[in-house]
Amino acid sequence: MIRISKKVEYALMALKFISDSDHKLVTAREISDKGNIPYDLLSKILQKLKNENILVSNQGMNGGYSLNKRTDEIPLFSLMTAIDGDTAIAECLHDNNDKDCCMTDTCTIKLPVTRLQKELEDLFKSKTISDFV
Amino acid sequence: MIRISKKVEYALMALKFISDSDHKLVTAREISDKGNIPYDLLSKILQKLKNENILVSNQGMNGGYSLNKRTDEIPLFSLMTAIDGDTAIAECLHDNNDKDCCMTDTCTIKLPVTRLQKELEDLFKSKTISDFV
DNA sequence: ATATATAGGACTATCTTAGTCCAAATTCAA
DNA sequence: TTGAATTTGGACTAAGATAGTCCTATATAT
Repeated sequence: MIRISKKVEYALMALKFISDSDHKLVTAREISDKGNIPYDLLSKILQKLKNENILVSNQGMNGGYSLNKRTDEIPLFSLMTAIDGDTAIAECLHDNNDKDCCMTDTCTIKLPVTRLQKELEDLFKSKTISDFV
Repeated sequence: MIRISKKVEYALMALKFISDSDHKLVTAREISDKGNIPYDLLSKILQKLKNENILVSNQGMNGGYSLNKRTDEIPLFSLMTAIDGDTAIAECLHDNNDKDCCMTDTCTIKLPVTRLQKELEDLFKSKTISDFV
């Protein structure tokens, strides 16, 4: 089953919310309340987006988050890797594959799966957050 | 993290193996041995492919599996749904969504996510097993 | 009969994802 | 300078999905 994680869904909802409150700082609490998103989980997600420079944050009272880029400058792919780490559609395609994959010799489908991986990546790179807000 | 399941990988390897042994029946045991695939797990997978009329099977001694269609007549999408069941990239897009999804009101991204889902499906439908053998 | 197959239910183990809890650190403002 | 509101971030738990195993039944060629 191929799916985007709930965290990415939450991230999209959060980015839409932030994008809609043009340039005013919004807090994790606000987004959580309005969007019915578990607060603690959302906090982690926003932190990751901040660490990837998708958001900027202000700590302390009256703090909050705001966008650091235009939504059309944020590829969906960046969001996904920011939140879920590097994506590989098949186990054998991970960076450290050669060590771990005991099937290096017998795996007959590596090449075409790699091609598919590339096409999926391209699809996710071609979408930006502006497609979701 | 978006990924195809190990079962689908195994299925692709099995189909390649069967396709390569042109028209001779091949047994689950053979495929398992040659491909380093857990026998019991593989058996289940082959059964599912048979139930979807992707393979035909002969029980009993000298039995085994063979292809029921040309590889270019089997979309990757069919394989995936045969093995992993219906795919929806986001939880809220499942068939029984309206009942279960408590966010029907607050979910702000359903439409664009649905569009993305469609595009992914189209991609998987456009690929056939012939791309993997 | 018996060995070799598929068929399939039930179970377990392992991994991933989702979610929670707690304790800082930061900042504004009274 | 205290306190409330906020982000930061580590550690943990719960729930669910995936992968894998075990066992028994059924079919069939020889």
